[in-house]
Amino acid sequence: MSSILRSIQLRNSIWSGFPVRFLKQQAGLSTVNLLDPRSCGKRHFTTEVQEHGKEVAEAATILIFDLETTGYFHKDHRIIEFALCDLSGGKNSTFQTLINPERTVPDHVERLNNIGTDLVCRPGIPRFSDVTPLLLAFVRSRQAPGKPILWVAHNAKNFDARFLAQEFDRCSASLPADWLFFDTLTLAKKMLKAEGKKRLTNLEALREHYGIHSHNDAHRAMRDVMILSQVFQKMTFDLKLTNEELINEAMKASEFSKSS
DNA sequence: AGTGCATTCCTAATCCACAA
DNA sequence: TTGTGGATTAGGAATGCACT
Repeated sequence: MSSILRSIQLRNSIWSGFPVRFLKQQAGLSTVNLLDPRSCGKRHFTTEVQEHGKEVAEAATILIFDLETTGYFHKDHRIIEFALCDLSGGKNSTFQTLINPERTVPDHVERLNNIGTDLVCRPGIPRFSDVTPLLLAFVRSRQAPGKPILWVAHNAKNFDARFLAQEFDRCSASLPADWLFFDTLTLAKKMLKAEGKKRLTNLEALREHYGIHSHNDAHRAMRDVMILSQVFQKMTFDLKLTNEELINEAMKASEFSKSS
């Protein structure tokens, strides 16, 4: 495939707050023959989540993320959609892309999120190995000097972080050492335990608990990222968690390396 | 549909008080 | 001192829940 075609496909497939030209420069890739970013009608800019996270974000760059995959187990399945949102908000604060898993998407997964084999297993959809350098460039562009990246996901410990680490392994890459992972599912369970209450701790239950409105019922990565962004801020506010406590409770990227 | 974590439940072991 | 019964504790098994 020609580099020009590949660039166009990447631009059309990755919905990022940043122009792909910028990301490719950051990733050390050629920017020749890219179309004017302003001509790309599919790009999404998200600035909904802003001021709330600024205080927390001072100690680290906080990236809320979510994955859609072909199944549950990271060793047997692949990522089909990736979305993240920088909690500090502002322009260019989101990154979202479908990912070609190079395998079929089971029917029960397609019914859940409307992402089927036909949608992701086609030439225009980047593989994870294509996305990796752009993702790294995006993260670097959001990272404050000397501060870690705090990745936040619901069930990160057992699901999202493991899948991310597995995909990096498949690319013969490793997660950067200054990436930390924070699990909001663990936090939700601690919160309920402290309250002495019993209720469900899945993301939908937390969304309803906090009265967060969702415009879309489909189970998609960016939708869940936007919900989790609000849930995370409300939970950390309720629990009066400090920046240091969040970072101290986070898991290091090395905990999700090849052995996991 | 698979896996891992946290919680709950059950059983066995241990400890202590009391009576013979 | 010894035996018994109740209370407590520890550990393993089972269960529930979270994620797509």
